[in-house]
Amino acid sequence: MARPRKFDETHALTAAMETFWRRGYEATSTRNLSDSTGLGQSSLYNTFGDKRELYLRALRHYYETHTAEQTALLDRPGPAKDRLRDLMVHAVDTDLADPEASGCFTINASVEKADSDDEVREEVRRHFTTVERALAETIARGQRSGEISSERSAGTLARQILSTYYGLRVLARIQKDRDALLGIVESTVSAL
Amino acid sequence: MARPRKFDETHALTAAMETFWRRGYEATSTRNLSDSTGLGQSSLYNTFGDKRELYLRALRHYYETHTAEQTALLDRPGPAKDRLRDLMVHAVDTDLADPEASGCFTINASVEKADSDDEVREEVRRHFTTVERALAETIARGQRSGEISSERSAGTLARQILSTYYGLRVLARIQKDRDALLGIVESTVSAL
DNA sequence: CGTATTTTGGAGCGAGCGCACGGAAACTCG
DNA sequence: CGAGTTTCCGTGCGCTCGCTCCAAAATACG
Repeated sequence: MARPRKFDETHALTAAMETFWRRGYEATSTRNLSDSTGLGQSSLYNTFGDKRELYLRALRHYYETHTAEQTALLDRPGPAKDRLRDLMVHAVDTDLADPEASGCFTINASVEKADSDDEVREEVRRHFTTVERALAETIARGQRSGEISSERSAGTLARQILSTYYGLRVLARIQKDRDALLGIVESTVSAL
Repeated sequence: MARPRKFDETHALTAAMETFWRRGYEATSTRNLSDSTGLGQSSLYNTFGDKRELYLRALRHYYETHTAEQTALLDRPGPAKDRLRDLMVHAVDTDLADPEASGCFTINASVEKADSDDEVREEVRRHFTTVERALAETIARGQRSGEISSERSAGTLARQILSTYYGLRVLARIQKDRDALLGIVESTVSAL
């Protein structure tokens, strides 16, 4: 009934997400987005709305892919501590392997835009809450099996791990010594 | 021998620091800096060089004031765990009391600009290293007094606390529940 | 095949960006 | 008090920003 699109929306969204992730919101121009997605300006605006809306879409796309990948690591079978260690070691290796050192998009968004944009803040909160809940479930499972002490509540421990985990991802931006980062992971896991 | 300045350089630098801290590098325009410092554009450029140099000056000024304040909290007398708790509780209360929710300038800089600017990265590294070293000294003191187990090295524990501490400051941008944040602090301190 | 509908690419809009410049102003010192 | 020096303020340059618009292109349908 009309001229068909010659691009795949998900591919374009993924490209835009990577650009925002790597460069941040303010440092990314609509020309940058046009280049990385391969779409013309008019196609970008026609498909995704303005720059801010595309950023929100990108953040939600990150949730569905990368945040989901993180919780998937926790949901796998096996000892709870192994699952927690996997999550953190995976983050360390991902961050160190990235030549652009983009870190975690959620954290980046939380630092750059969550203060000034309510919708970004709510989206970031959703990411944080999802990871925290997955951590709490994993820890509760470890407590039921006796692997983890029940002295502190699963909720408190989950928030503690979440905090260490996010701190780790901030540190990994500067500290490239893998052994030092893995030392943090081991120390954290073994303290449970 | 010439016309004297009618502004105080440190005051201007403090104002510029607060603006960069609150808004980030990219979102801050030279007009914003002119407004917040009260200096005209030419005075700004004459005194501090260009925008990037002023940002670096602002980051160094943060080191001399706020990073120094953090390590000062650790250097005070008293039980090591109390010092560590003070540091983190102070950060929580500072972050929650700030209506702008600016967080920690060092972390903000590390997320927004450390990847793309070598000098920013080195400056951020200096902040991280200073806090880590102060943490290690405090922990070593606690280990000598028997207050903290010597099972893990002071260096490893310092990095673990650093990680949790920075994660806490990221979480505090979204999570405004003081009790939840203090729960993380207590759980972290008591696990030592 | 003609018409309606949507997408595409590119030119370009007003605004704001970082930064530079030049003359007036405010001091010190001979 | 005049000469020399530095700071101050306003203007504006060249550029890029986010975004819009329009005609050409590509399909579906009668």
